Amino acid sequence: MKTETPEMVDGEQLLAHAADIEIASRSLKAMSHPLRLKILCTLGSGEACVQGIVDNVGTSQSNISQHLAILRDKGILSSRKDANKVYYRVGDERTLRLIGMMQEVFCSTG
Amino acid sequence: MKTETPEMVDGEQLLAHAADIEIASRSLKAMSHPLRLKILCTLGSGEACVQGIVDNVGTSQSNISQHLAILRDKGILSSRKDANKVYYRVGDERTLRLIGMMQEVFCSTG
DNA sequence: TCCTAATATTAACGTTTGGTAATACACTTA
DNA sequence: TAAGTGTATTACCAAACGTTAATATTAGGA
Repeated sequence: MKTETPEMVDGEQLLAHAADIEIASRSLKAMSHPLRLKILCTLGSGEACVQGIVDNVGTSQSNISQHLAILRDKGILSSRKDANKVYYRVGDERTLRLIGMMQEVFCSTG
Repeated sequence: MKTETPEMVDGEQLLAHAADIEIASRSLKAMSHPLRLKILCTLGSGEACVQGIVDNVGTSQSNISQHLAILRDKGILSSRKDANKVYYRVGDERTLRLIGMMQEVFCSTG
């Protein structure tokens, strides 16, 4: 009555390997918050300091800083410090490609 | 000392419009759960009945059904009923494109 | 050193999410 | 109609998430 043995199921499919699924969903989750997505779009392939991001995205400094931490901790953003400012950029190549793709898919101007 | 006037900021950027940001983040969120992503990858551009998805993805029928409902309610999946089975497919063109893109970006086999 | 700007961290709290288990509903066949 | 698949829904609970407000940290200039 069974259709397949569970261990044998995922032969060849999109994102077949469990590891790929995990990694992909982690990245998607990181991008799936409106503020974080806006941060990523603000950065694009360039960089910006925290205050610049705050001005652009429009919420409190504390809130932005926490979202930046999430993106940084997941390896999506990297940062450098110059004097007393911290500059963030999209340090993950895959995410950078995803952002471009998202634009193609979701922006009318695409 | 200000960097920009808040209202003038988001002139021309990636995903510039707030509406685009909202739509995109909603879709990303729907895809960002490992099981849901696996469901989407299982479907690919084809269709499958609930039991087939359960076998393929590997969790309880109840759990799958709930995730299917989430994807359906967000307009990502559509379904048709044949006899007492329900067949799901990716009914949203944008999501379909995203899945392909995800594969390119995250799959070693891409 | 004291003051200020820039950024990060923490605590507290309400909200949302996700899973399990049980049950309901729909359709088919005998 | 009774029994048996296939699918959806509900209730409950724990865990994760997100915001605010307050505070800490780090660096630069007077």
